[in-house]
Amino acid sequence: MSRSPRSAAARRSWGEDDSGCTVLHVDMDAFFVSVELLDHPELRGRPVIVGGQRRGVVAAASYEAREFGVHSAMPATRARALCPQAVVLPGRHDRYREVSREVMAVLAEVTPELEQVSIDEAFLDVAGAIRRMGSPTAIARWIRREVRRRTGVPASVGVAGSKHVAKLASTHAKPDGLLLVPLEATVPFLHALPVGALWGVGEKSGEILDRHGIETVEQLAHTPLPQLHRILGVAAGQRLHELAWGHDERKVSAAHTEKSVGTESTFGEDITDRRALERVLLRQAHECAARLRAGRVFAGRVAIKVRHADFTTLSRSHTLPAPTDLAQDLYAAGRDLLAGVEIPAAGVRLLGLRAERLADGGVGIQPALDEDPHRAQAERAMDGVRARFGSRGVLPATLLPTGDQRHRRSTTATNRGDIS
DNA sequence: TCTGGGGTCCTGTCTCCA
DNA sequence: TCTGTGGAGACAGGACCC
Repeated sequence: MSRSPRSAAARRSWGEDDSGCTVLHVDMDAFFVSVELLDHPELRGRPVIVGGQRRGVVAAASYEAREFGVHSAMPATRARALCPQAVVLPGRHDRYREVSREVMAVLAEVTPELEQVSIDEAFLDVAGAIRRMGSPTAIARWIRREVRRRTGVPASVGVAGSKHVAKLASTHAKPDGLLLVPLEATVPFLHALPVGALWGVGEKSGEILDRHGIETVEQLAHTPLPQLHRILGVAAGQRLHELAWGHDERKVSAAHTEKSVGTESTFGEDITDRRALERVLLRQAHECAARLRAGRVFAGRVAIKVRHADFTTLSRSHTLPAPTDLAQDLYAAGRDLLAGVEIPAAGVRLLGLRAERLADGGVGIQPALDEDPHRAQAERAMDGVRARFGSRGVLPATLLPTGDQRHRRSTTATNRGDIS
């Protein structure tokens, strides 16, 4: 679901020589919408938007909806104003994950050198598969055919000599296409793009570069490095300059270690009651702790994020005296951090909790001296109950809904199934 | 227009300590 | 004992990605 700007000039054949182009980037087209169309074929040809409930933003838009100017990350109200006739679906992430697993299973048949980047995209290094399956372009065609045949969703593939260029190639292959960027075409291809296409140039850096008259990758490539350092900082300036000349040494890596886990909630209405915020933190602490234990890792730091009604966002973090995978520890640290934050009269619209500095549970982890073994046992027992009965199978007493909340939740759940 | 959720990385500032 | 300095680590915030 790339949001990078595209260039019409880059959507052309750049040559047929795929020797040395062993990096493939597979990107599913409007993935959430494609999955919804599998289950709701009657919606084909109509503008469809996934996500964008109440305060939300658009998670995916069909190409018919995009013709009205709707795109992902757009506020829901804006999307509905642009395309009032669109079918808006709430999003079913379990279903998307299921189709994603099927797609990744197809890719895994090509090579174990497979790096899943997100739910709908992955890099492959096919150097080891060429003798068995043919040239990189032939492998890309096989992937597109097999993904479509076995899952029913379309995939675009970029073929290049590096991850960065392969990613840009798949973006320009959409929808439902394949684009090869031969090694000798790498620099001309990159230099045909707007600077915003580069990985790492978003809204802010795009504005800064624009103010300095740098609008294209080619202009950035010819900007003296010391000037880029001044404009963007040393690290970003260096990285973008290298990418602009096609230098990207990152390898496709199947191994991935998480550095943090967290969760955040935007409320339907802004909250002014500190006790209510603490209850949210407690639920989030249990969610994070369960994920830590599932991944067999311990957190060394806890951070909270508070967004005010006026969108002012602040964060607070605290290094724990000892690493933990227990909700009570995460909650205690989060609650202390929240205690140091003033709750504005207009209220808080978002609260988040994140467990950071994750370390392997096997080595060097000392339980806190005051750790209560019964507490740890109780939380691990909760994991077992959740595994059998779902995430709401067991909750701390303070999180049990009142009669009124139970009613509201069931009402919301019913509405969630509607198609508006 | 009015802005989700999960995550990573970088930078600037402050404090502590040698 | 006081002062200056530089490195390391903690923390806060921002930008970016999908």
